[in-house]
Amino acid sequence: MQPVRVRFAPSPTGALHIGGVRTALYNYLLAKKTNGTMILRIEDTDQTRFVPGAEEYIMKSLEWVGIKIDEGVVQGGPHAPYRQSERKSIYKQYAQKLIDEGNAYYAFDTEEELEAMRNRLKATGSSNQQYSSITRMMMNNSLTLPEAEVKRKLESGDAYVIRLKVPDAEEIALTDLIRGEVKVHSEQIDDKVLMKSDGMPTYHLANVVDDYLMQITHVIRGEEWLPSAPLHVLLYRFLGWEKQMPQFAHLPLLLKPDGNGKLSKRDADKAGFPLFPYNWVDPTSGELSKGFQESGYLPDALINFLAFLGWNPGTEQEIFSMAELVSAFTVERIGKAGARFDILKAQWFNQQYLKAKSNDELAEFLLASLPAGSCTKEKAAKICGMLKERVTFTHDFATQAKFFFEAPAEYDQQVVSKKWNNDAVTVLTAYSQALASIQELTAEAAKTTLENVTTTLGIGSGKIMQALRVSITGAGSGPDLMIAMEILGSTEVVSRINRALSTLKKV
RNA sequence: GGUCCCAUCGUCUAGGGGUUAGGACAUCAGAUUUUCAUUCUGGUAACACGGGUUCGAUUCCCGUUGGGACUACCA
Repeated sequence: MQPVRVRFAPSPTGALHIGGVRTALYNYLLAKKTNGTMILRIEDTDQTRFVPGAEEYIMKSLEWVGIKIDEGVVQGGPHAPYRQSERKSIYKQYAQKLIDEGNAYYAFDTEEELEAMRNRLKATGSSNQQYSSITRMMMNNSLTLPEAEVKRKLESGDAYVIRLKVPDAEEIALTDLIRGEVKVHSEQIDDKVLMKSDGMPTYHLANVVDDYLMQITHVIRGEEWLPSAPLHVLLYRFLGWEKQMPQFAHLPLLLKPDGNGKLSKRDADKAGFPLFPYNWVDPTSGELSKGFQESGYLPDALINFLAFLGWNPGTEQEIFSMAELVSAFTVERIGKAGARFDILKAQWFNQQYLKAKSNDELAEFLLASLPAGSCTKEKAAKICGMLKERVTFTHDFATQAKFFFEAPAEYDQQVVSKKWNNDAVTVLTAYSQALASIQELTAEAAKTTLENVTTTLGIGSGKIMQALRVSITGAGSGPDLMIAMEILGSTEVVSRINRALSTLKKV
């Protein structure tokens, strides 16, 4: 396949939604697969929705998940600038060309007039309340107003927009790589605003112009754009760029985990899972959106999970590195139906990726949660090695390793009431004495010593294991106790057992 | 309401005119284990419905139903 030029074109209006990450991922995979170019274009033509920090957030997020940008705001490139607000002057000439050739017109209608028009149509029971080939002749625009009047308005600085003059009876067809041929009658397309009254283009004009100028070969975007794709085709045609028109691929949507509808932050909050790469605090509302990073997810696991939401390799392989995804990816294998977002599956991937990491890598997660210098890297690696089979999130190391760094402040009452009995006290008393004489406690020594004690006393070791565990860790469950004791060392183990014996004796 | 898109286990999906409809997550049971977890083994579980086409449809076509997206001077 020829090298493609694809773009991810987010709007900096807030945190980057996970669906956006998947869109970026599919673009990226196709780019890498074909040795092509991945472009990041910031679509900030709506100045009223600009949110400070959003653009940086988007770039940081893409970087975290491993999506590298070839051309963009910070990387630069042959088609700079890559921020649409900085390309403002470019769009005007194309709008002008459309006007000159009779494919667009000036419209002076106020918001109230537009509202009144819609209400009027609604009242008559019209199924279509759009600014269209029928309604445009009843409005204030350069099609209905005398030429002199239009000229006067333009010169006196009256507010105006430029609208596309959609042909009135024509079938517009486009080929979507995922859905095949899609046809829409031009009657259904309204006379979309191309240039807003503030002089900025709308998405429709800007994206077509930029995709053409930036020589984009494939437009891979969410399905929510499918209804306006015919409009874009029209624009390519009127601008004389039909031959250079990119190929379209409209991705299936990410759906709520239960019920129906597009996945939203509300659903994620309700179900208690993140929906954004990093935590994001909305600068105006102060509202927090939880991030995958802070929630303990690994970027590779997230990517693997996301890749499989709407795409599959057709084999039974489940675990894919980014490089493997690149070589396995094809647009043909993208599905058509929306995919429910199942966080449990994401957790499973995370667990798989965590387990596959080396103890040294894992140690970093534990060390990060500890005061500097409180634990050696070797010790942390050893602890993580023991813990890695029982961990789902990166922060699980810290919580599960807690007892290594602090003696239990309290004991699990359930375990105590069930397992703390005379046998346990007898064995633990003898065991602690036996351990006290051991200098270098190994897991092996801890085990044989315990066996010696229990056989001598004639008490099954199984009966007191829980009591031993609770005395050392405070909890009824956890990792291999003998190895844990080795890491803790005999002095600490003995002191913990003795402490438990003195505080729990009465129970 | 209108337009467009979509439809295989609870979820993500493979498959495709004749299959015991496959895998993964989740779930259930058993085994292993010093507990919990891991791991292993096994089980439950799906072609939305109705018409065609055909010797034969889950697969192809049409319709119904259901769901979704869009319907702004937002992207």
